[in-house]
Amino acid sequence: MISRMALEHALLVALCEQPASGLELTKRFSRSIGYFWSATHQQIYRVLGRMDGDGWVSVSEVAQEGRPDKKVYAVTELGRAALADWLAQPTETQSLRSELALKMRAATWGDRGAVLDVVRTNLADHHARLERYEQLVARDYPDPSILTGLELDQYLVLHGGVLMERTWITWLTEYLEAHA
Amino acid sequence: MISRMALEHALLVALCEQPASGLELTKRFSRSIGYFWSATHQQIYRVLGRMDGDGWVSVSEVAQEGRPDKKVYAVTELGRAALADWLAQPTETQSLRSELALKMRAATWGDRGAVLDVVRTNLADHHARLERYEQLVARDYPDPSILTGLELDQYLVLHGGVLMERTWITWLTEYLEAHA
DNA sequence: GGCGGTGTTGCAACTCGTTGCATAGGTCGG
DNA sequence: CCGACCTATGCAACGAGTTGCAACACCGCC
Repeated sequence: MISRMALEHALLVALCEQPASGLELTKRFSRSIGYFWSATHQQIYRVLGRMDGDGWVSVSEVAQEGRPDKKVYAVTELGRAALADWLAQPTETQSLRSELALKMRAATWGDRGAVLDVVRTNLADHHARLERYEQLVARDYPDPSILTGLELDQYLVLHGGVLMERTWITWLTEYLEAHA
Repeated sequence: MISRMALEHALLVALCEQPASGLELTKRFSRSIGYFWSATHQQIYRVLGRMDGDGWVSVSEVAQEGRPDKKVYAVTELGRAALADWLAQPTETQSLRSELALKMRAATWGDRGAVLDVVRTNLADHHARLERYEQLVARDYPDPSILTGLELDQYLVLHGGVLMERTWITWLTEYLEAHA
């Protein structure tokens, strides 16, 4: 088994960048890190519990004003070692696994107009994402050439998201034009 | 639930194009359809059994020379209806879910050289895939402008794979150059 | 005739992630 | 104070995919 249990590692990365509670992690996963790794709060809570059991993170209860207490998790030395170990292991190149591509290929066997509608909806979605990513780049990384270390990596990954969204837009637009 | 149980539908698509046995489907899924939807033979057999139970496919035992018998599956009218129904339903745009992107972002917390090696390995893999896809395009769809129907869809999806691989190559190359 | 290799099918256990629901503390408006 | 709503955490059941293993048939080789 080369690469399972990746959510653990995604959480380690997030907690290395900034210790947080389960809910804060959930919110962060629906933003920056979530752009290439999503997770629900239930899954996050479960995995945090397991990571605590494994000694990868330490927990501290934090009282808050006007809200319930929260548990803030921080990465331990053991967790950092696990992360470093995982980073050095190979990652298999995964295939696309795209339901939309499947539908595009299958359109002959159903209502093509309906499939085109599905494609249009997805295209609009990718346009929205691209715009969001580009705004983030403009706001947080106005001059990429000066970046180093963590910030550089964050920028490069975000930029990869931009490239991917542009490709989706190109692809889906071609499909729609071919069936116009 | 909008879009689960997609392997059923991937199999329906494959069987619409050509009836086949479990093993033939497995091979096909490691080729053309597998470029954007992968599955192991165990999963395929299990799902075929379920689809048979649901009346989506019919089975016929076929004797072979020099080999064990095989069960050839074909899509029934009920299966075609299920496929058409699924085609018309919306498909959520999924996020990337890329382990490699996670490692690129996390390189600060481990051995950067090791991460760069992982990236290089993946880059070589994407180069190989791109070459394979382009060979397929050149061999099977030398003149895309004349295609229609099923063949056009097949070409467009394969071409999308080409676009995706090129994007990965661009992305990973940028990452490596930024850390050169 | 036994032995290994390949084709073909399949079961069982496990992991991962989602969905639905539950609990408990707190704020705010009527 | 009651109800609606938000924050924060969590359980249980399920769906889906992977991994490991196994059974059986048929081939060719020694």
